[in-house]
Amino acid sequence: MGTIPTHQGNPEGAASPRSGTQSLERAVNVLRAIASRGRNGMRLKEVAQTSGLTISTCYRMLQYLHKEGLLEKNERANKYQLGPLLYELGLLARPRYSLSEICDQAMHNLAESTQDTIYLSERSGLEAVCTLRKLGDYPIKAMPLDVGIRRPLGVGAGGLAILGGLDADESEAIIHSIGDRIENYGQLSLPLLREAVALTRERGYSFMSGTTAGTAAVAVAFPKNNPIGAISVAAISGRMEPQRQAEVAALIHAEVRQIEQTLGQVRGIPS
Amino acid sequence: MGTIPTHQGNPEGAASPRSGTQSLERAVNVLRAIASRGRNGMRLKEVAQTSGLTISTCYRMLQYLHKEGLLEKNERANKYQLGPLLYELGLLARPRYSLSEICDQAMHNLAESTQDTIYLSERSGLEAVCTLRKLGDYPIKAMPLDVGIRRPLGVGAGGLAILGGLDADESEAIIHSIGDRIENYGQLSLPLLREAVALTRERGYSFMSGTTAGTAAVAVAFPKNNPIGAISVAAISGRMEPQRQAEVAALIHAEVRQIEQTLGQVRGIPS
DNA sequence: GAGCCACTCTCCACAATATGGAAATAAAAA
DNA sequence: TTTTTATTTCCATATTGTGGAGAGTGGCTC
Repeated sequence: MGTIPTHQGNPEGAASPRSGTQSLERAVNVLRAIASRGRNGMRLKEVAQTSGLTISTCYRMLQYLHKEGLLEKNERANKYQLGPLLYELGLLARPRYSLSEICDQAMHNLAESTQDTIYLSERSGLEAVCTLRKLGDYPIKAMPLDVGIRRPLGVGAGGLAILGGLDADESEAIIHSIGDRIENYGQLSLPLLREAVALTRERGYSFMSGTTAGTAAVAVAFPKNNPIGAISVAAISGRMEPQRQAEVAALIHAEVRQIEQTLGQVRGIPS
Repeated sequence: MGTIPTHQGNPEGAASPRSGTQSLERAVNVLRAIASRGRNGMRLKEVAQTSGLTISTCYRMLQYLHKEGLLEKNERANKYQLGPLLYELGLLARPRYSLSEICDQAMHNLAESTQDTIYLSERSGLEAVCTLRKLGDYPIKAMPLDVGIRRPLGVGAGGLAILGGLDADESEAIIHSIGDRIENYGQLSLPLLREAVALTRERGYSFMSGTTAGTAAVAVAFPKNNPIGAISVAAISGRMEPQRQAEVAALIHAEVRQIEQTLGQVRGIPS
């Protein structure tokens, strides 16, 4: 648009509330963006496009984040990915009772009974983070998600299940605020997403296919209201016909019931 | 000094090179400072003192970092510690071949043979990070370090061993640049540290006591030149008389030899 | 190998942003 | 209670982050 350029990165004109931390905010968003690509890494230009910042600004930031070890740089491909300092800081930030620990056995069981790939997704604000993965025995594996990858809630079966478990107004607010991001994933769109959420509510489990071409997944969120996580089973599309979807969902439900009990006991432990 | 106040936070007057990332730099330093306290957390005022920033600046930063989930806040004690977003990002940043994995067995062996607490320290710039811990059977445990905690190289036996393995000039440069931080740890001082480094070189292992009162530790760094990590054995001071120091050092050396071989093989794996 | 295109890096004038002092509020200690 | 110490809010100021323009670099096609 032909307006006079301004530093105010707020195209909505909604007089930004003067946070005092703009540059930090931008950096954190960049880190999250890079995290959404998993181990693939992102190039300078991609980062700029995704974050909406100018290339100069990103360049400066990436350079510094790299120097500090927050990012790692693949010099050959000029790609940046999360770096060793984040790993080290993560060691200290590990929660005392992690969902991964609680869900480990259940997911192991599911990997055995379904032979497919099992994921644990945890909610983190407007996104879902994959925090654990178990591989089944089936020779053709659906394995698109790295552990640690983060995507908007509603992209992927796990996030969709979580979205379906939230209050209608919260869920709608989230869908609204991630609207512009979901078009980057498969052939997803806002109307489709709303429909999928409704269907998820109705059935008590989510189904999603094609976020990664040729794969499909079924997921169940927990606890029932205001879920914090979801377990999903992913396979090649051919192994996820409607009938099997329901079967798999039942298997997950059974395990999730156990997990919900454990969660109930853990609650109230002093931090 | 009665000079006119200036924003330039560079008291040396050494015309700062205009990084373009001052605020980010400050935030990362704050995160590292908080990480150096392990799971204890830090209060606003402490953060300000440690980082040398004003309270207002820290207040704004901590507030935002908390909101983002990079920090967690203990509302009761007003203490901040590393938060869930760091844990999540850390999942993705986990290196393919981690030292922890490579050293796991060796440390297990040492925990059995010495009955004491075994630590793995990895070098990260000017600091050493504890990335793995194994507990021995001895009923009185020396367990002051959380996994993930970071301290300047030279504080603690692990960091001291690494320092001793570096080239004399690099080691001296590091000692120089962390000089003002080490006085926070035990009764350490620059002259004492230099002496300890010299002794470490001579003996091939480091010994340090009193960083945490009543405990002592012995460590060996690897690989021999330009070490990237160290394994240390920590116990109550009474179990670390000179003779046992040497015995324990020999035990660690034996394990470290194995690890160095593995490291040699791993080298050259494409990233 | 020459020419093109896309991406990465450098530089710098500008004003938007982070800054830190001071004062108000809250919470401990005496 | 009063005193002390820590946290939070506010705001004028100049430092700092910003982004445009252009030079460098490397990977293509022809």
